[in-house]
Amino acid sequence: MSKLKIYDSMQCKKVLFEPIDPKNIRVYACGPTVYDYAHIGNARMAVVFDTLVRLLRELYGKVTYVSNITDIDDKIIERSKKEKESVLSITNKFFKIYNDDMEMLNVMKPDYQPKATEFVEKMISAISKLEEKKFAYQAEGNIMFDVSKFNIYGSLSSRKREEQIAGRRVKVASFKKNPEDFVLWKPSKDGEPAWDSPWGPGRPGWHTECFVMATEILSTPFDIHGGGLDLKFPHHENELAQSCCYSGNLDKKNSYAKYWMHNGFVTVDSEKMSKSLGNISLVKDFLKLYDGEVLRLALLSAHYRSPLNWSEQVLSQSKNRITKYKKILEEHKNLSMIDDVKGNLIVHQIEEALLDDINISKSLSVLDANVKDMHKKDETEKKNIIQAIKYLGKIIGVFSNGITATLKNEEKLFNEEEINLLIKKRNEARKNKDFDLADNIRKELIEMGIEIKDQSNETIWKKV
RNA sequence: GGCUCGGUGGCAGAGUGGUUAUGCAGCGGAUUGCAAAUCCGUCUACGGCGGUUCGAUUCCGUUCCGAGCCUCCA
Repeated sequence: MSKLKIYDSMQCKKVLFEPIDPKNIRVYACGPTVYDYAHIGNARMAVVFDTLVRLLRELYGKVTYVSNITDIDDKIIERSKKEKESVLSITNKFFKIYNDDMEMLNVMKPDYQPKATEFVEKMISAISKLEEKKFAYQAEGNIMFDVSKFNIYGSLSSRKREEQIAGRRVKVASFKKNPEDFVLWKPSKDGEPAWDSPWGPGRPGWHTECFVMATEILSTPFDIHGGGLDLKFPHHENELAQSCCYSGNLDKKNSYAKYWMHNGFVTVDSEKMSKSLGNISLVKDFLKLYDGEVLRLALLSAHYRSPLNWSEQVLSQSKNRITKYKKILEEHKNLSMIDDVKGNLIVHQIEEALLDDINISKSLSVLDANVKDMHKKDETEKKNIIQAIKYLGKIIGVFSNGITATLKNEEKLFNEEEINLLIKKRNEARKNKDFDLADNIRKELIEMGIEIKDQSNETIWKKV
């Protein structure tokens, strides 16, 4: 049995992960609202939880991973009005873009990717039940969740209601009994998407969808609930409140999800990447400049709970690493490998690091240390190293082949025949010790944007 | 005001009550027609102040600094 330790945001400490059902680990992570291009912050969440799921699959076999898509929301409606484009057309478009971008980052599709609009009926019945149980009240056509009925509200984000400054950033609606009350159902205005309900045509509040979809698809309690740190409060807190009240587990804060995990923010110049600051980087823009794997490794380069400062430097560092390991894999592709990982000490060390709350940096350093003097190793040791690279690569989703295609495509933009001819001429010159000519050809190639390297028996070239 | 999380060498980033993290960059050397790659060697560190201890970067206290949340957010 594995000894995975994860940091549980509810308990605020690292704890041993003990699955509810080891035969099927159930994970839910809050996905994006699809009204704009995926940004690096969206990508970090997707990559972090994809990596977690990959690790859990390695350890336990079956994992059911759910990550939702919010496709009905005020922000989408605003966007729709602004762009004069239907809500459906916007959400379809950005849903597809999100999945395409994530695929480029080697993010495996979740087992379920439910859309909020597919669960409106279920949400209505859940809200009705909350209303019946007196956890909700009506105010100006809205159905509000009554936070005062839930004593342990705030337990996830360790905050007391009375100590908060209400309306610190967002104005508190006047019809709320308590500032923390949140909307379960709101009436739609003319022209806005609406569903029939016992409270008239309207749409669900944001916090209801995740609780309903997680409950419907995974059933409660499930193992891990995740998302970005900014969802901890109020979104996850509100999900928890609804679930506990819905199921009647009023004091059982682990009756919804057994563990909670939150990834840290992506920052720019140490400030949170956010729309209001206008420092958002889009995944699609970086995919034009870097291999998806490079972006992925960059997103994993800091521990998942720490802030990740997004910079050219982190990208070039990741690029170096990707290139280095891909090269090693390429050079040793003829080694006959066995599948069994048992007895491979390097794999064992990597696993130890990953089991400690997914310490990817440490696991990579294990590889680095072994690769350093690889040429001195015998064949068995080399096999172990290659196996370890593949093992780690599989879990963190890098060093795979295929994505290098982007680089290859770039190379096709050049006239290969011409380059090869020049290289041939230069090598002849070198053979004849006509180094002036050889150097001139090198210069010529550099002017074309081509850098050449003489290796033992061939000259290779790449775009600068 | 409340609540979180941080502060490690030029940069990124782990970790540890005593002994090299690791990578990139730098420096010295080997190799090379040159260059690159590679290899060998090597320097730079734990925010401040107290305390516990034989010994603290690590534990405790305190202080300074930074980031985030307190109903838009991944």
